[in-house]
Amino acid sequence: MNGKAIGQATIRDVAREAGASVASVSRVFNRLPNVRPELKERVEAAACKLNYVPHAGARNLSLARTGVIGVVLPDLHGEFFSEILRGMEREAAMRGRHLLLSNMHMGLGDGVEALRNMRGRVDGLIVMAPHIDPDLLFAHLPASIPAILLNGPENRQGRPELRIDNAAGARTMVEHLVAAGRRAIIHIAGSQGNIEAAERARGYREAMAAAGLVPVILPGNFDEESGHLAVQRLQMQQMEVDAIFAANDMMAIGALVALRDMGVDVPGQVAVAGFDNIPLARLISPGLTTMAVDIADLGARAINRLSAVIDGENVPQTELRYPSLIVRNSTTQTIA
Amino acid sequence: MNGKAIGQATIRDVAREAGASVASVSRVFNRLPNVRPELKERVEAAACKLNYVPHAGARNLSLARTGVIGVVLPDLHGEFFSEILRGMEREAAMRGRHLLLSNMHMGLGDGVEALRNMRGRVDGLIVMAPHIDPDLLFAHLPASIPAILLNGPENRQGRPELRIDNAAGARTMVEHLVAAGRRAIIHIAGSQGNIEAAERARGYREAMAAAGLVPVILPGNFDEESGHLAVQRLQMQQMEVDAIFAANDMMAIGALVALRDMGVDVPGQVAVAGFDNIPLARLISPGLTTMAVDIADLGARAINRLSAVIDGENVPQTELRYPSLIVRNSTTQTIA
DNA sequence: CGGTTTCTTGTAACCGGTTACAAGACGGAT
DNA sequence: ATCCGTCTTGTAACCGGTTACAAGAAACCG
Repeated sequence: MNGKAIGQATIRDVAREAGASVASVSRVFNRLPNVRPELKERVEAAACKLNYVPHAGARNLSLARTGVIGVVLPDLHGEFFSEILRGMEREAAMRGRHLLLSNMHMGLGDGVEALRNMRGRVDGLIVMAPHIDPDLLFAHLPASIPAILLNGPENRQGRPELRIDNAAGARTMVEHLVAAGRRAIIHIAGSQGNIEAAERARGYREAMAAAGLVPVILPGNFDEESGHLAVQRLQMQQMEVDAIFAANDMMAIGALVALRDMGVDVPGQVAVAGFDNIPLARLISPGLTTMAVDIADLGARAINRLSAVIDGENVPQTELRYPSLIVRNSTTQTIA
Repeated sequence: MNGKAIGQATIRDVAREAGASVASVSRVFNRLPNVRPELKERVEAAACKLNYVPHAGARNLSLARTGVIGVVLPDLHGEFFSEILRGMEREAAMRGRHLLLSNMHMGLGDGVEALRNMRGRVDGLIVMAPHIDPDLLFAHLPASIPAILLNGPENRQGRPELRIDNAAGARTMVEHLVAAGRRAIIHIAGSQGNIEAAERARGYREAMAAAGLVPVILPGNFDEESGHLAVQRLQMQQMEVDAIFAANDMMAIGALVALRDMGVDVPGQVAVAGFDNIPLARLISPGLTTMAVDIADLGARAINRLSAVIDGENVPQTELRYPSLIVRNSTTQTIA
């Protein structure tokens, strides 16, 4: 046992042990072809003996390339969060990249700071910040670091963006409800200031107007409880309702439970619809009609496009993904 | 406009622009006190003019510290995945650390390789690999990289581990059922070879023995269908049953649905209990009695302990978290 | 056998930060 | 004025890899 117990072996240690140069060791580890087999073996033996593992950080610095993609997400819950990460992770793994997580539970100032801190840590960023103006956010980000915007408002910095067409989805849902004979369709909105919530509300308003119906929007904040509360409010105000379209599934489920608790038949008396198609939507009873967004696919595409940008390819600035209507029992029984 | 449009400014550029040395610029950016205010201002002005952002990778290399924690998870779905990451992310953010994700959808060989690749990229690892022998996994990992094992079998490498006390949870549940007057309590086990499934079955057997009851264990594999099948098997064999304790909620729900389909009253004739407290458990009817694991807390503690290890503190090798009993309607009606 | 090509190998500079150490500037005490 | 201590500042080595370039060895040619 020689000394050097503390600290990992470096490439120079291996070179010394193998009686070779660092360049050769580097070549062996990078599988370059121009190394004599005999030397290669000696290097491998030395590396094995010293239990050498290359230091990724040092490699990244000299290559100016980390193989890491930074993912900046808002304070997400449940299925959406896990699915989008699943999609991203799978795609990233396929390309030999890793994901660096960074939640954005902060204001603009800290947010910008957090993004800048990513320099030298990641090759690119995927930013999802539905409550922050991307122009302000990107303005302070070095232009040299690739970034794509996920589900945000349009940006004027020329950054590529990938977005679900929330308004179109909401219109589709309203059309479905109208086709099912519903007229008094009320909307439970998502969080104030959230761009997706705003877009879904816009689609709802447009489709209601197109159908000659009067829109009614109750506030909500995307969680189950706010769906519950909205229904209680409806009851207190004795409003006429034959359909509830919540801006996401969790609120729809909250509404569903509230209606069940007060003995209202779904879909007999009131149809309920959500948005997102979380797995739970299929499992509860009645099954929840919703707009399905292939979230994992969205995540995978984000990685895909960012990789293209990182590799210097040209990508179109905006890509829209359309959600699709999933009809289940919560809206199926047509009113006479 | 001078040249240098390509590439970010480095600390040397800033030093030149400010007419100072790199050491001073470094001191300013690290908020060291011993810099004359006038010079500090000059450096800040220069940095601002060049739009300088420090390169984290370079900093990490020279500090031998990345501020990143690697999280290696199996191919998880839904709530468990998102909750554990939420807990980790919150705790990590509080400590100024980031999370590097790496899914473990691979065999042992690739797994070891993936872990070794983390050297120089992370300060430590949190590894959750319920299907892989941690001794084999850690044997090839440099001892110098801190790692803690999450919800795995015990390891003999002296690595710290953090685990849910599944056996204790199962005992608690059996005690609850016994206290409710149940005697013929059968257990539906989780997947073969899964350590958590084995531990829950062990707890069940121990508690049954302690109560002087005879244990009956049916095979299952954690999904809804296997709960269904287990109940059908019980019916075919005409076994006497007044309670079913499934190793997780999904199987309990499968059992619940099967019982309902065959007209058995729950909890009147048979009580049903699960494990995990998934969101669905609260929403179905009757509400499912289950053992709740605070998953986010588990994640936070993992980060916590790993941070302690990284900072060179001593931590106990094993820490257990106890799940808590959540009583709902599926077990509440006591038998006469 | 000299000259040219091809292949292997090593030296040293570089990536972009941090920091030990030395040197210079300044102030106070004698 | 001299000496000493304190504070500020700069130089250069270092973290652990990659790689341009040069040099040496081997092979091939006329």
